[in-house]
Amino acid sequence: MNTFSEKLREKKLKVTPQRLAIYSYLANSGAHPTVETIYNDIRADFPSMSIATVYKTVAALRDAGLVREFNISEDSNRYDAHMDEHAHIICTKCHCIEDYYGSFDMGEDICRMELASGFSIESRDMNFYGLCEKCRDK
Amino acid sequence: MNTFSEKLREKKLKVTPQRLAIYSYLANSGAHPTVETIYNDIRADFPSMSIATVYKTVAALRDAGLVREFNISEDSNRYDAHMDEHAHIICTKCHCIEDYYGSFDMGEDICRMELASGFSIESRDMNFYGLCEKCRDK
DNA sequence: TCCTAAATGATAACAATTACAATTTAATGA
DNA sequence: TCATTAAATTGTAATTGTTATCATTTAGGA
Repeated sequence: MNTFSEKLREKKLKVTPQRLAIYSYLANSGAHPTVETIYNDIRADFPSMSIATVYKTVAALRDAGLVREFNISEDSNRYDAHMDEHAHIICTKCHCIEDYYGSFDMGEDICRMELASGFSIESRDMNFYGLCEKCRDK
Repeated sequence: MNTFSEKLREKKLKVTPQRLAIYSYLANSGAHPTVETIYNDIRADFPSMSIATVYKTVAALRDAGLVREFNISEDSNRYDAHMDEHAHIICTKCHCIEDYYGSFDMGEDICRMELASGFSIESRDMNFYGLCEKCRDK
C-alpha cells in the first residue's frame, strides 16, 4: 500500500511506464509544472509519449487523489504530487512558487466558518502572494 | 475618490457605459460570475455590447485592482467586485460559492512563513472546499 | 500464452481567451 | 461648443489549453 504502483492498483488503474514516468517526474519536482512542461521534460527519455497521455494521466491521478491540480490565474493548470497539506507562496513578479509546510492555527476560525456558512469543510487551498527574496532585492 | 467613476479616472481609464454596466453588475452580484454569464446577463439591457469588451473590461478592472479574478479549477475564470479580504467556500458537489468575511487568526503563522520563505506576503487567496448545507442534506 | 478491457498516441474538435483592424467615443483644450 | 486625439468598443479571426475520437498497443488476469 506504499509504492506508487500499489496505489495505482488499489485504484484499479493499470501500471504503465508513462504513468510511472509522469508521477516520478512530479514527485521529484518542486516546480509545480504545467502539462506542457511535464511533456517537454519527459520527452527526452520518452520520445514516443503523446501530450494527450500527459493530460489523461494527470487527470487520472488527480481523480485518484494522487496529485493535486491547481491554477493561480495563469493560462494553464499546474500539478503537484506532494499531497501533504501545504500552502503555496507565489511571487507576483517572477511567478515562482514556493511550498510552505508549516501549520496554521485556524481550527477555531474554521469551526466558526462552518457554523456561519452551513458548509462542512473538507479541504482548503491557501495561496499567498508577494515578492520572493530575489525579486525584492532587485 | 469614492465612486467607481472616480476610481477609473484615478487609474487613467475612461469612464464608459460598458464599464459602468459591467462593474455595477459585478458589484451587485454575489455569484462570482464568469465572463460568459456577465455577458449574457447584461446583453438584455445592452444589446450592442461585444463579449470582447467584457473580457477587456474585467482584465482592465483586475489590473486596476477594482475586481478580483480567480479560478477554482473550472474551465473559465470568475470575477468578484467585492475587494474586502474574504474567503471563498466552494461546494464540491453543486459548485456553488459562498463568501466568508470572518477573520482568521493567523498573523503569527504568516510571520513565521515570511521568515522561513524569504517572501514578503502582500495578499492571499483562501478557498475552502466541502459540501454546502443543501447538498449535505440530500 | 491468450483474451479483454484499459491505456496510449496521433490528430481533430472544442471552448476560453486574445489579437486585430475598422469604427466609435470620451476627454481635453481652443 | 466644437475639433482633435488617444483610448475603447465591436465583430471576427487567430490562438491556446484541453478534451474527444478512434485505431493501435499493452497490462493484467485466466
